[in-house]
Amino acid sequence: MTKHTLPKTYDFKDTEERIYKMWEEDGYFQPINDPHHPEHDPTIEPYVISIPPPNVTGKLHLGHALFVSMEDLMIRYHRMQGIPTLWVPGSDHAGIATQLKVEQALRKEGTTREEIGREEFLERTWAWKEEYGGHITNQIRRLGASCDWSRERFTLDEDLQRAVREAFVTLWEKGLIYRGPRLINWSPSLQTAVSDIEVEHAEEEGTLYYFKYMLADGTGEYIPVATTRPETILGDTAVAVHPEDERYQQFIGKKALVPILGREIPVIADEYVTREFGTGALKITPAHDPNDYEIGLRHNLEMISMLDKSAKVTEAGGPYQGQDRFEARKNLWEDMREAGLVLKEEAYVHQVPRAQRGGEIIEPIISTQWFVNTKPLAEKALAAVRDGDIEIVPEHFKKVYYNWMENILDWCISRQLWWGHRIPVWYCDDCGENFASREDPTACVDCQSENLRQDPDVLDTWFSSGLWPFSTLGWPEATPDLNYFYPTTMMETGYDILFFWVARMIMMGLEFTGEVPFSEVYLHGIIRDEHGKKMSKSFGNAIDPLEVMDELGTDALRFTLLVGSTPGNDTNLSLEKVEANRNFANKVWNASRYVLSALEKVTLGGEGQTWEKSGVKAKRGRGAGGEGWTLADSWIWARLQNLIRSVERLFGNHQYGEAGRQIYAFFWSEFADWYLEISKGQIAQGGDRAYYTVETLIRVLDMCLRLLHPFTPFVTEELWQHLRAALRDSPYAGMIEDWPEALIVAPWPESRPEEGWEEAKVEDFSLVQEIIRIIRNLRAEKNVKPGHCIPAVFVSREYGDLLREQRETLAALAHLDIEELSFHKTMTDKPEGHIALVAGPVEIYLPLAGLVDPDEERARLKKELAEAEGQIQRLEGLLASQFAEKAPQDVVRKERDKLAAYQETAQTVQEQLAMLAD
RNA sequence: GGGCGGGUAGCUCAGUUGGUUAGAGCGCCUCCCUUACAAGGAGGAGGUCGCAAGUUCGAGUCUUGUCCUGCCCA
Repeated sequence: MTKHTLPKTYDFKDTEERIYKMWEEDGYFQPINDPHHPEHDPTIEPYVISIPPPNVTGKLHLGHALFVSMEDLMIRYHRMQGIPTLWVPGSDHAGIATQLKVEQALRKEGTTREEIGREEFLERTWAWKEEYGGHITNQIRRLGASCDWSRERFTLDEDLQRAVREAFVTLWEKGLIYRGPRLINWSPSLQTAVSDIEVEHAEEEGTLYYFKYMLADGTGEYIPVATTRPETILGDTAVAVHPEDERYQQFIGKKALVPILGREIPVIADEYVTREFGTGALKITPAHDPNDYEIGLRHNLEMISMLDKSAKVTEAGGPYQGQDRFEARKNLWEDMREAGLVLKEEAYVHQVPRAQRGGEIIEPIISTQWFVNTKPLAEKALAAVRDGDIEIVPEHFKKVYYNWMENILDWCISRQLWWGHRIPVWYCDDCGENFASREDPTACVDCQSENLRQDPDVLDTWFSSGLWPFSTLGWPEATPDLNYFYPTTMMETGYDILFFWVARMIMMGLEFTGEVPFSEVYLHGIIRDEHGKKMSKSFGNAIDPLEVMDELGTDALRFTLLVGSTPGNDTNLSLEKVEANRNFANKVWNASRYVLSALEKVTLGGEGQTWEKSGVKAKRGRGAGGEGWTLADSWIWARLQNLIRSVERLFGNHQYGEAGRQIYAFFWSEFADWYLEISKGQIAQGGDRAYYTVETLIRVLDMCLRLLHPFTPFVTEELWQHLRAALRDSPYAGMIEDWPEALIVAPWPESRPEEGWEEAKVEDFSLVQEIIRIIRNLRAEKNVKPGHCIPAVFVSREYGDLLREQRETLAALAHLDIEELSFHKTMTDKPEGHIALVAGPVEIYLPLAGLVDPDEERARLKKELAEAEGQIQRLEGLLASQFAEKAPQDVVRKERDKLAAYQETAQTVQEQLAMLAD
């Protein structure tokens, strides 16, 4: 055992916590060029993300895991570029969710919030927050999130409360906040209003009830009406028909009688009515249906609230008063049946409004609430995206955004909850004045009375979330953080909260700071199960990220989420995928182990003993295509540089998943599968060749670890630390002179233009790969044991020298006997008793004829010939067409080269067939 | 009803300036515990890129139509 030996498999359990602690304690999560520092340079542009604050009640789910992975990748990438980088963490007080948790606890104790009172309830909730609030943030740490915890915020922190007050009062002063009775969405069980976007409409099986609306004139005539909610008949204040509907025109202007109650209501005409639907006549309940509400306003109809805040029938419902909405539906319908008013019932699929939280059926009722007049805010928010001040990725969400902003409705911001930002409005009991105030007032602004009551409601949680990008930085104070880090750079979040949150942050940011809150919006999709089903506890297909991290490691989960997602699209996740990426982490681990052991070998050779002899060192050119570099060296270097360029371009386009896939492919299929294997032979040669080979291994590995670090931070940091430590004690110590202490701040690989030699080297190496592949292929087909090294004859006019140079590589990777290789420019007499293979311009003869029967061989060659001839035909056709004139020259040249190669192959194969026939 | 996605290998998905032989992972078949890795290695089978037109020398990629499917809004 030597000192830098690693265990055989990557043990993430032993690594993650230790590495995270190191990062955090050494201060890497805090931005460089901190504005509180005396040497701060305000001209350097920082990269800033505000975390989408998770609910303080939350337990980590895959949605969190995705956004944390994504944002951490963005942050790490920019940090490695040397940019001052700030990721502000925090959590959201989540009014409804948190209040429900505490109420649940109270219920267990046999009490309720009403019993203990508002003050004690809030104390209890704070206590609950103190105890459990850290859970979610600790779980976010486990994901490797490199956010600056010293700047952590909570939406109910004192300074954020100040921000909310400032925002509210500012809107108040601008006349953009009003209070009044409106039809709003009411949650009967939560006993609070919710906003329009917190209501989801789903198609559900229901019944369409047909009944008679008797006319009041006693003629016995009636208008047939259909409804899905018969109980609301109790609140009907009109019957509407289409003005041009011949069936009902005669009734317009007459009175109808509300069933059972006998109230007289008008028959009105409104174009909103669809003649084809139901009976073509509509009952109007303005106080309990949004469309009816609009009609009610148009026709000045009476608004009768027939359901109270518990969704029980009010006194307006006469005999049904006190009954629950569904109970009343049943009873009223029965009574109507007895009264002969029922026509029929039909099964019917209709839209049912349900609370986004809890799934309860929402009841539209008339209630006095606070609203924000959003139109003026939306105009600026629209312009910001239209003018390109904010970019949205993927782009098609711009349209969704425009569509919503253009049709925006006023925002109901009051909630009848206790946990949250209390509305800063006070009512004077003496003079009746009401006013908003930044500070808690002691006296009425008008009459100086001290009999003040604060409005009991709190604000919608999204109101405070809308301020998040600037409130977390100190707004409304002009703090150093706000001055330097605002506007932020990137808002990364799920498309499902584009309206809830992103849109509101833009509106509020523009309104309060005069600037866009961020310049880019990156929207990710939803995580679904492996077959695209939404994950849910009740369905049993939910994957718990904490369990996944326990079993397969954080890096594996992160890599899976990052590589499996494309912007704006949903991601299907399965444990199999995570497993595959756990394997990748292990691959990186083992390849690194190999590099370390190679380093060890060279080092152990003793100084001066191994690599200063042959003089290659002095000759090794600076360009990787030059002297002193083997073909494999040049090839892997060219491929690496190509990868770096590609990753750079993809990151620039937010194609993080594709970038990850490319790094994965390079690392596994090129570096590990080919270069590592070839390096074994090169190292075995000793001397300078060994020295430089190990140097190349180190450089490529180092670059790969850097490229991978934003994806899989733990395993890469751990390996890099080992690599760095090993290099320090080695003849390569000079290489690490400019390496920092930790990978997390190591410079991002710089992408450089090609130097001109790359294409030729890559082509040559591809030929070597192709030759090795066909030999391996034949060996596998003929069941030649891997340990059995066989002789080989290579014939190629053009590539003879190249192949001779590559003899070690060919021998090692194709399991050939290096003592028994021969290379020829031409060969008139084909060797007897050999199987012939063709790789473009190269013929290979292997002495395996004894293993096969000539018929099989003939069949194989014929197949090969047919394939080549097919291609020749295709290419000849192509090149004879207009393609040759109209396509770009280099594209045409490529095709010509291909044709030549196939012709060569075909000819060689034909010769071989002819021989077989002898 | 309006808007926006998706339909590519058995499964889950990549494929961003259109370049002519469409990729990956998993699964499947054959062989191999070779001194970085069996969480591995070598080889293999498997796709007329939903369908139909069009633009183009050239279409998985652009246009139009059409079918299926998901989501958002009303």
